Amino acid sequence: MLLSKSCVYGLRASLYLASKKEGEFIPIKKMSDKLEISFHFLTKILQQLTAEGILESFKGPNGGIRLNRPGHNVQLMDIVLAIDGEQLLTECALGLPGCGIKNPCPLHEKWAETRDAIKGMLENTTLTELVEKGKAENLRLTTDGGFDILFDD
Amino acid sequence: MLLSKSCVYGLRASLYLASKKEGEFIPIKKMSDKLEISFHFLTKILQQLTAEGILESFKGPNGGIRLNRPGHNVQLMDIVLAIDGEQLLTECALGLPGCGIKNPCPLHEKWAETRDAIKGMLENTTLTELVEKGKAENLRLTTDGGFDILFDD
DNA sequence: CTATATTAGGATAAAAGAGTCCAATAAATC
DNA sequence: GATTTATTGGACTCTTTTATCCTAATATAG
Ligand code: SF4
Ligand code: SF4
Repeated sequence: MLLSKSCVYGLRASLYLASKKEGEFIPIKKMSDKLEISFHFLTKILQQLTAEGILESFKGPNGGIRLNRPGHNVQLMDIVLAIDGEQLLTECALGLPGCGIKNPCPLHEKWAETRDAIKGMLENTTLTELVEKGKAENLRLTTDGGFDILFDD
Repeated sequence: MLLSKSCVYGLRASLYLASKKEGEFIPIKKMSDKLEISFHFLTKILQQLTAEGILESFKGPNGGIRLNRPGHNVQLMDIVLAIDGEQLLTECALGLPGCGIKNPCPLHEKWAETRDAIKGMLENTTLTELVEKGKAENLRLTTDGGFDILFDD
């Protein structure tokens, strides 16, 4: 698997937040309901993203979670790095430790190209971009529902 | 992680076999020593590849494992499919079940491109190709040693 | 100040992945 | 045919990932 399940959930949650009015705090409970993710598990993931400064949280009534900066300023890569770490950028097809250009394996060159493609995609894609696309075409963010289900309260 | 550890070991082992004289059976013990992979674990992985018809085994003295067809006829993808299954080709960034063009998420298009890049790389690379490159440049297939350590008995 | 809503965080449990061990089977050689 | 070399395949353990549960801390509203 390319991304851990936590990371995937983190991306979904971030997209959801980015689809909301800027500055609004969304309770985790509501997010977990909408996104069909276990509340407690999602809580942990959001804690990580909060700790990394990508999200901001607020306790108490009317509290919840929101993006800490505008969605067009958050790359998918930010979220992947916060949750899965650098794994994706440093590990490799043959899994030899200390990989790099100095002491490569025969797959190194080809793999590096592929890895760069993944990296580039994640770096060049922002939350807002995907949200706009999702809204325009009513794409899905959950198993069944279209993008619009995120908005009925 | 993109590929499971089993898959990575399977690739290393297959490359090793492809570097050997065609038709020669190599005992698993020797392979596990050379490649620094647990004998018992490697055994299980090779069993999978044998079951899939990629490798061929022979019991008893002078027995071992060898490629079932010429190395230039084995794509990396064959090995990945045999061990990790279709995961890589069917799963996705947002992990929504039943992914596809019919009911996509906002990431689908970008992700499909990236996935195709990975797929293409694995499909367009053969064992022989990597072995030749490895031999020519004495690249590594283990943590420390160059490609040549595979040949001292 | 009290009741309520909500996140924070630790402890624990279940599931999957990675790795080990051993007895059974098959082939070769003497 | 007995002995040795190897693979086969099942059972088991260890570790990491995924998921659940419970208590504490914090903020709001009345
Ligand atoms: S492709 Fe590069 S990073 Fe991957 S195992 Fe080979 S040398 Fe290491
Ligand atoms: S990108 Fe495509 S395959 Fe991946 S979750 Fe979205 S719809 Fe599914």
